[in-house]
Amino acid sequence: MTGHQNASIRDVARLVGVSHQTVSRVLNGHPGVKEATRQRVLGGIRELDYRPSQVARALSRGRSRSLTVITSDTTLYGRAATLRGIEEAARSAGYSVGICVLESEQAQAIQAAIDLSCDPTSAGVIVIAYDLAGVRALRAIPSGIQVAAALEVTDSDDAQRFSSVTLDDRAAAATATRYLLDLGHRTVHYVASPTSTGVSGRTEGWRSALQSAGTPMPPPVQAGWSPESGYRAGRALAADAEVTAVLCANDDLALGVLHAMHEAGRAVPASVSVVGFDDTPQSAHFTPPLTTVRLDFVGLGRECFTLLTNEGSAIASQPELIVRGSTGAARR
Amino acid sequence: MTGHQNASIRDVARLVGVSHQTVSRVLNGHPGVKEATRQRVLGGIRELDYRPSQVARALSRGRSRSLTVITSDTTLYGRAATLRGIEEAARSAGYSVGICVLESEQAQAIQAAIDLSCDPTSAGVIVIAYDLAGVRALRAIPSGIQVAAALEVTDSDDAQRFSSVTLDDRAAAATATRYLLDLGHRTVHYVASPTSTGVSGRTEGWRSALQSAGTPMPPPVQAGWSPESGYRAGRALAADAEVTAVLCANDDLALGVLHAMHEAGRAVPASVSVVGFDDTPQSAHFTPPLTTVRLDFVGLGRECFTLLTNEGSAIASQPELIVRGSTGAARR
DNA sequence: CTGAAAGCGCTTACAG
DNA sequence: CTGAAAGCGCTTACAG
Repeated sequence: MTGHQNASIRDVARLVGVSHQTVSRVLNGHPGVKEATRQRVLGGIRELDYRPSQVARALSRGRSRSLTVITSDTTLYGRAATLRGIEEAARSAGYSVGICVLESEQAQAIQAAIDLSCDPTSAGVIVIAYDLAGVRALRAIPSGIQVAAALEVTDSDDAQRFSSVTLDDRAAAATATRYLLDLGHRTVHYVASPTSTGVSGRTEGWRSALQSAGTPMPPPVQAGWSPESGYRAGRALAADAEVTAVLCANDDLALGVLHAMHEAGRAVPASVSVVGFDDTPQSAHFTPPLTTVRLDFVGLGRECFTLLTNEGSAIASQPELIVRGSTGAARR
Repeated sequence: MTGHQNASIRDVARLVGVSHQTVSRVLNGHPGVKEATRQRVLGGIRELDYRPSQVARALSRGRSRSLTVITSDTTLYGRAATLRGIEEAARSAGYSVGICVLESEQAQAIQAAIDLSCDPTSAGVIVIAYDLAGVRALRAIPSGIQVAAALEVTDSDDAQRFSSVTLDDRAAAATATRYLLDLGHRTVHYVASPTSTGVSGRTEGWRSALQSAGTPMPPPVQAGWSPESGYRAGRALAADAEVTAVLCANDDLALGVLHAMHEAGRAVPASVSVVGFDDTPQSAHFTPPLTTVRLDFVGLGRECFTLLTNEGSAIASQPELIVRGSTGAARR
């Protein structure tokens, strides 16, 4: 049959000669429907190409199987990978996922995102709060809405107030820093990305490793998220002959630093060692291949879903230092 | 007020002493509500922290302001950027966007995605069909569902059957190829990504430029989408001393090729020239910075939204060759 | 095992 | 300018 409008549950009921609630029952796999009538109903569904209205279902049940994730720029690797984990877990549990991106950290943009995302019948919202915009959105979620968050750092107030997960990158940053120190570098410079709440596990880890090694602590170089911004930071670092080891808050930043070093004639790793964070699919193919910290964003995303819905289960794996060609012994 | 469940339109009506339809009217900005009562209603909404149920609204209107985009792996730049364009356009028009990713190109995965995405009351679906999975999903959309697609190539059957947009990268590939030829290269090798339907604008453009130059046409090297797969292709190419110019179907592939060339001691561009496609934010910071074709995926995404809803307007800008350091004159 | 009733929270004509 | 009625397409008790 073709040419008809969207069929409803009543249409198939009429066609098959049962009541619409019987159709509802077979749709929902309720027990206690005679096999014969079940088959007839299934036939009617197929014949009319019936598809249930999720909207009607959600309204009558009072809760829908759909959630929305609030995040900024999904073009950045960490967010994209987290989103991917959420989506995978959601899809396999039969949830649909909405996405709403935060264009800026201004109150107005935050509010607009909230209004678009926080439907009272939604299964909830997951906010990826790796940056200030995300944290502000998280704090602005109206009460009564289920919420789970992926946070940058584990010991913030937000971690107390909301159900949340975080990648423990503090230890990983400390490990990476110590690794560099053990290679004979006098100290390690740090290129930081913007922080969500003033504290960052990566920065803390770097700082504490330096501290416990009794090593001079250079001021972190504040950067953004992009290769471009890493490049700018890298130019400053390249000009300083004292700099022999650089830890970067993500691989994109590291790429920019690599570029700047190369341009300035500072060989990597012969003259400077560079370490990143994330282990993007690209990083193994940088020149030279990047030593970096692998972060399980996909696992983290899955965890978020579990946290929100209590369905499925997942634990993100621990951060891990991946040693490649961009790090080496300090020159004598 | 706090502690209450989600307030409904009737709750605020009761509180303010009007009928629920009056509340509905102010919610929807209908004219013909006395300013005084409008203010009272607004007050009630604020007091109860009322948020409208989109689900109820969609059910009664018969159509919701939400669409879903079907795509594979959003971790790849082209898809992520297209999604971003769609989301931006949608958000500013007050639509919410769902996302459903295609895990594989098998019928079962396609069907699952369709079932999750094609709600009869949805505003429609946008499918990003740059690959086979996408094209199959597009073709499987049930009739009666509004659909728009981002396609790989403009002259396919799908382009006839569905409202769709495409980036005209054929001309750009031809331009890039000619550019390389003009630099004195005897021919240009091509590293291809998987094609959605057997034809690809990029491949065609490359081929036609070679043809009209009367130049020998090497077989394209079939690769995937990832840097890793570009690296494998690059190793083969690097081993062939005849190869002096390589065009790659995307920047990730080009990164892998750069890596392989570097490893094999083939200097870029002194010994081989390499060109990519996409102009990702990373490509300007490769070693050397990559000559590539800039593709306006974000604009394309916006166009998709316009096509689907007839709201907003957008035209993607033309592909453009961006010349950077990875290309140079052929050796003599 | 199956049907008649009521309701989910809105919107859309229709009256007044 | 505002209210009473009906309906969107489902599900959830409640009868039988």
